[in-house]
Amino acid sequence: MPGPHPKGGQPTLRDVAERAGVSAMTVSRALRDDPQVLPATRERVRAAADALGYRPNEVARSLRLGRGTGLVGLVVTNLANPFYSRLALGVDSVVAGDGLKTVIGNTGQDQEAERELVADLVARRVDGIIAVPAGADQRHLASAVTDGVPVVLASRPPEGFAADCVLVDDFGGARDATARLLERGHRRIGFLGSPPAVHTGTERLRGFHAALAAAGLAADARHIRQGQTEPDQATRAAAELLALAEPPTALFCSNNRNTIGAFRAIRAADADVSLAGFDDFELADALGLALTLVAYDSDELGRAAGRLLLDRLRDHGSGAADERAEPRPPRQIVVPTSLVEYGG
Amino acid sequence: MPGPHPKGGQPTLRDVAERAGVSAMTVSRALRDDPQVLPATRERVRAAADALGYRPNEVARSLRLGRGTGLVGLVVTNLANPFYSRLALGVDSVVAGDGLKTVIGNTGQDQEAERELVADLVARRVDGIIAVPAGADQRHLASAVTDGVPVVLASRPPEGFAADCVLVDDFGGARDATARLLERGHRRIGFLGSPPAVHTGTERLRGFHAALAAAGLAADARHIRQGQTEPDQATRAAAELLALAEPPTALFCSNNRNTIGAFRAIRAADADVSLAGFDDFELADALGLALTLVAYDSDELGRAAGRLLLDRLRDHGSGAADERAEPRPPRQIVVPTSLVEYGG
DNA sequence: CTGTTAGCGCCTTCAT
DNA sequence: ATGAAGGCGCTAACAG
Repeated sequence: MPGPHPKGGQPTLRDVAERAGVSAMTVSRALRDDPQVLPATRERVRAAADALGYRPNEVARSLRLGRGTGLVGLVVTNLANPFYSRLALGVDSVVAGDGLKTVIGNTGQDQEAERELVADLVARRVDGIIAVPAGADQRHLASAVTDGVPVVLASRPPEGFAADCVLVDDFGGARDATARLLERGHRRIGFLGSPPAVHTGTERLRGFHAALAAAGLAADARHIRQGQTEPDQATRAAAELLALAEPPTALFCSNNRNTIGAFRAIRAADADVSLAGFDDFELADALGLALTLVAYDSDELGRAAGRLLLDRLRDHGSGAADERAEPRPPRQIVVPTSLVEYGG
Repeated sequence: MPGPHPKGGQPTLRDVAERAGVSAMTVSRALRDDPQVLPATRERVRAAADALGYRPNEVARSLRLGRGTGLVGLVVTNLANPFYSRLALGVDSVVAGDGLKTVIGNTGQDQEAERELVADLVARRVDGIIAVPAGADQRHLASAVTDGVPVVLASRPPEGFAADCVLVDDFGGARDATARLLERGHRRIGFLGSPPAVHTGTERLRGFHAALAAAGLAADARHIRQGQTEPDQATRAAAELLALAEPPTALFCSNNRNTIGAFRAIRAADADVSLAGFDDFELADALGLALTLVAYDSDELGRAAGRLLLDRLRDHGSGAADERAEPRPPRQIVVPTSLVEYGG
């Protein structure tokens, strides 16, 4: 048990130095295994540090070294959504390998909150930011880049500035799932999706349309409902579609929230309607309903984003701070999707 | 668009001061709305700061002020578990109100990783730590407290040191759910739970035993399986119980991972076995199986933990750093549970 | 009202 | 192999 320290705070380099009978500098060197320190001295210093329970103050370290805090900012809209918590886990698992910690900021879809959050992360000197921006306006992210903080986007491409990003094959996945419904003979297919402002939502809608077009069909505008972000909204929207005079015989949902909502509507109406959706989710196999889902590795999305960021950070570190080396061009990684069939 | 800054880094107080034709001190004051600054000066400073895109360096600020970084460390074992992501959200929603950010550390059940993480958070001078420790050894948390970093435990009580904590009524919830099964006439009830080292697991097992004892029954040791942390492990364990010569007619599971695993086993065996479990979860109502769940507000768990921490931080702030005021005694909050029945 | 001095804890540079 | 000086960016405390 380390004894109490002078001022009630944590012990500093100087406290250790005093106890070991050396200068602060020697302690600093010894603790970082500087080979120039005499082994005997190093041991004495180590002993003193242990006795005091000394840990270098990372805040002071960051300030002195001038190179960030070893923190990665992660900006998401809703951590309660498994998609985002998976993403967070993926990011953390990769960056932790380089001794970085993840600071999670939850914005709750609020644009202004997101702006504030990003500014704050920059002010806190995070080493980099991984973001899933809520809206179309990404100027706050652009200015983070200008300020020298690398940004990686996940699941949405950068708008109006250059940045690495990791995307899901939204278009292809939606197209394939829709095509699967068409193969089964469906001709009136409804669409339930997130608000049009969300990139993934519009891409998935495009994929939906593309599949119909490829089959020589056009979507019926009355069968398209966008704007649902929570299952109960989706349930209502789906119920409305099912109540139409000519209801769709199948539904495609652009994310797990909508799929779950639609499932409940179908179950409640006891309707004979096929269901497909983007995003796999736990217990999808146990619903007693045939279900076609677009699956992808959401951990991998986070891991890939983490790797892109780490690469950028390495560039930052090695290359001179000046404009000596060309910045490497932005990279874009697309995570593939696959169709999964769950039995009914 | 802010112009580029002298050294390629972000602009500092001095850059702003130069541009505004005042001293660094005046900038510092003006930007913090110190009333002593002449309005005209303040405006000039603000304009200069805006032009440069200046943001105070929070790292330097923290070092100078000596009072933490405005970060709260959150230590959990598995963010992918909805329970923990909810908790995280609850914590964040509360501490964000005080301008604090949440740093999430995921330990993946690894004790050593947890030790390292906590030490690192302390070294980073987080203002406080909220933890769901993985194991029984909590000395690393105790020493964080010794180092002056308040710790709040969530879902497990402190062992061997004093700290605030928020608990779920593990004992009562498990007892009530088990009692419900007994009311329905079950006499051979199996138990599936997490490893015995986990506090919640043992408390819930105690509740299970208590309900049996209250009915004048004793548990059959062969019907108790602890150690499953993931659904597929639980599925295997449940399948083994169902295959016994005298299988249980009902199962009680100590968390959502085990409940989901048991559900699959029951479904696969098409067995006539009643199921109850701790933790509510999405789609529990859609499984086509009667299900009794112990529900509680996991967001609230996080919010309560956040509030306890904020209270401590306020004490820290107001009270002198010395031993002038008695530290307030540790508080313990118990979040109530309720039984939810899902239809079959 | 504004400026100067000093130092938070650490590490780079230059002595010794 | 070790120590002394200086400063990262900011702000309390004390001038003026």
